[in-house]
Amino acid sequence: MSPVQYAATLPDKWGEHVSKLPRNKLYLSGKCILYVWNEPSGSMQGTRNKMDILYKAGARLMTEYDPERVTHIVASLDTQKNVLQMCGIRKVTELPVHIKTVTWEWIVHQIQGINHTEIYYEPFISRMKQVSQAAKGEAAKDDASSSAKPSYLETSARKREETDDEGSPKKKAKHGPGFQPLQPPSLDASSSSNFDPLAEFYEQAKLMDEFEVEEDEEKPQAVTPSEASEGSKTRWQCDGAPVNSGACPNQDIVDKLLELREIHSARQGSDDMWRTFSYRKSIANIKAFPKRIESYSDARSIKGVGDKTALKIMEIVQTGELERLKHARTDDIVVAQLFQGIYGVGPATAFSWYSQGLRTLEDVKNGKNGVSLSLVQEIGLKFYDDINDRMPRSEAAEIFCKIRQIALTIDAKLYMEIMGSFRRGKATCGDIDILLTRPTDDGKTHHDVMRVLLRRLHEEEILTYDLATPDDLDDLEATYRGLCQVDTAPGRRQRRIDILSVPYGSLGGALLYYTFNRSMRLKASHMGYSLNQRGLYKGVVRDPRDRNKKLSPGTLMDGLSEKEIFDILGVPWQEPHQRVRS
DNA sequence: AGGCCGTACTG
DNA sequence: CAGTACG
DNA sequence: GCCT
Repeated sequence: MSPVQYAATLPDKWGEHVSKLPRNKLYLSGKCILYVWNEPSGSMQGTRNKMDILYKAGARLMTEYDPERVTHIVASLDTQKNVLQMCGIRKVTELPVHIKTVTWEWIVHQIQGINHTEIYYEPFISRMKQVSQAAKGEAAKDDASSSAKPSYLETSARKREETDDEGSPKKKAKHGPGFQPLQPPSLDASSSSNFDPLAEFYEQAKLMDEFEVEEDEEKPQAVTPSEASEGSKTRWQCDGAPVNSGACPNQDIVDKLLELREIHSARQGSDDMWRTFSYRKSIANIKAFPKRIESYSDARSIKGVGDKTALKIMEIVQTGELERLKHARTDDIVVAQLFQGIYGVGPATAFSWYSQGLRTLEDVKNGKNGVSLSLVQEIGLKFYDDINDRMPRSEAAEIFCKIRQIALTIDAKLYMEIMGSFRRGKATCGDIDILLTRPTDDGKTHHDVMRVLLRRLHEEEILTYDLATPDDLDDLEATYRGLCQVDTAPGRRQRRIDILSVPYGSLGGALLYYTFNRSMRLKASHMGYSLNQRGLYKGVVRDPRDRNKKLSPGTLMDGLSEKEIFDILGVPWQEPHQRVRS
């Protein structure tokens, strides 16, 4: 069955289901989406899954290009040819501006309910320029009229459509005979179904939240007592074991323990360091505990919770308070926490300053009692709030787009990806995290790109302050940390940015490492592999008495894709933001 | 009693 | 080398 | 802090 034929079966297959969904779950309602597939006939399961998802999210799934109706085209660089073919055009820039080309990633984010600008998901650089210029031109006039618009790009694109200036391919609709868009079933806002096929998206999103705050190790176990005995095999979080959903029944406990953890982490000394580490683990597992903790043994059944923590939990359960917290938040701790908000200041520096009599950021700024700051700390202090605040996702996207454009003028074959919380679909980002590499099939590398790029970005005043520059700028693997700004207006907020380059063969490993990471690394290590930012190593030999000691580092399996690493580790494939399992 | 993630940059 | 940051 |  061809994709087009398959698409025709969707109403029968899902129509009833979709009609029962509440309106607010139809994330793509009103959008007419042309999905461009790119799969050798035979393996079109991926295409079908994606069509299912689009349809179930309320989209009108188009199977042919109709410039009057299509609002979005889901495409990628790989499918560019197919796009041109399906639309009967020669260049993607011939597409009318009001039709947005987006990657599959964008769809996933819509379904996760994350609102963001579309431009980052623009797969075609030439269109990206078109659209971003259009957006900029209109943004100024736009303020008053736009209130609850999805994104400024959407707004401007619509306006642009009215005054349609440039030669958009004329609407000689090239419908084949019998063509018609697939209509989603009519909505019934009042009814809702129990079974939400998109639930997994939420679960995944939540799961990533856990990662953000915390979490490693095996899947938090000790689920319900009944379930606890069955299955002797270890379950790994990355295997996609079901995750506790809904509100946490032990939130009060978690909050109190979090406070305690913050206190320990503000202190200096290795004792507190490990205590902090320990709290991390136990708190993550308590969060995942499915029912209210009622007894000491309940508490002890949770992994990472020992005698001490269990007693604290009991105190909280019984009295609602934790006596310890009242005495622990002493002056030195509070001040140390304040000081550690300065980038480059950790426990040691913070307490050293405290013991020298400093108490406020003013004291620090004035160099009271002769304390001096490192260059990095100077910057950290100057932009204390900027660095600690998060930025809206759209701003991260905007900065990334600018940087990508500049980078591509240095070398058009560069591969760049924005990582970190952005890639995981968060609505706000603590920093911008850019991965950079370049395919080597033509014998070239990105060895000199970092040097040139950093210079250009400084010239453009996108990069403003360096926090750490790579030891060797010509190395294929290099890390840059600094501050950047979205434009040069005075008083513009400074944002944290990291740019790191990796050898092309490490791309898969790096992508994984910077998004998924912890639990998968652990699984790797138990399977006799080792996973770090360079990739997957096989043949790792560990001391049988002490698993932590590596006797042999193993050999790097170079050039694996993300997918291949998943396969080797036996982890079901999940798209970058952890979602569609296919 | 001793491990608890591994790596890179600063000074 | 210790301290710090980060995923 | 917890775990082995």
